[in-house]
Amino acid sequence: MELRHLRYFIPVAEELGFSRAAERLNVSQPPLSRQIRDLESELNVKLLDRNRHEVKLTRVGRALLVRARELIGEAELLRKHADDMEGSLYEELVGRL
Amino acid sequence: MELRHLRYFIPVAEELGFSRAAERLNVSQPPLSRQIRDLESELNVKLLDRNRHEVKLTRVGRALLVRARELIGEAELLRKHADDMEGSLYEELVGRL
DNA sequence: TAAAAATACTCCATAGGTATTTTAT
DNA sequence: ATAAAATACCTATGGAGTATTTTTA
Repeated sequence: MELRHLRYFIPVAEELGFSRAAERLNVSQPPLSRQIRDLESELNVKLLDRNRHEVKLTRVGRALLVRARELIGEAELLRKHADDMEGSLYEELVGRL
Repeated sequence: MELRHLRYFIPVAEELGFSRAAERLNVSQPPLSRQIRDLESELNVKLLDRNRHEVKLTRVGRALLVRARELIGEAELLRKHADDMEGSLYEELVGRL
């Protein structure tokens, strides 16, 4: 599992549709579908119900959506944290580690 | 940034060495070095001091190590959560979403 | 020197694209 | 008939390996 899988899953879960989500993500629909399948098969759960022409979240899918958002949020915080420290970086140059 | 970058960074930060970390990760040293470089350049921070033949964590590196561990821990929890729900999955089959 | 990291390639797995088919309304 | 997902196939980016060089105690 990589962050990409979660970044892809979130729009699909929100739009309840691969085509709309693919548009939002600026990727094409087939690779997106595959990434979601890969995620499902790696976690060994069904995240989406593709049965009756509309896409629905399964119970597991709903639960994992929450977790996925948290994780992606944490990842963004990590990035931001790195940026913040970059500002006060002169100590590094002075050797004050 | 992908989880792989963090999974790779953690052993490097713990072992304070690319070769030892590569061994632990069962990858070879050059690709590992490259992934860490990629992470540094994407976050635009220096995580490691490779100056005097030993590898040292920078201040930013130490801070991000904590965050990286948290994130990887969260990712593992997400997996575990998926597994747990898989156990009580019969509701899905019954259609009780 | 002897160790570990960096460089320089090579290779290949897979992320991503295009075209088409299937499915369900 | 149409709209969206699945399937099939192709391409190409970049992850990973091997060999070698550089660096610095």
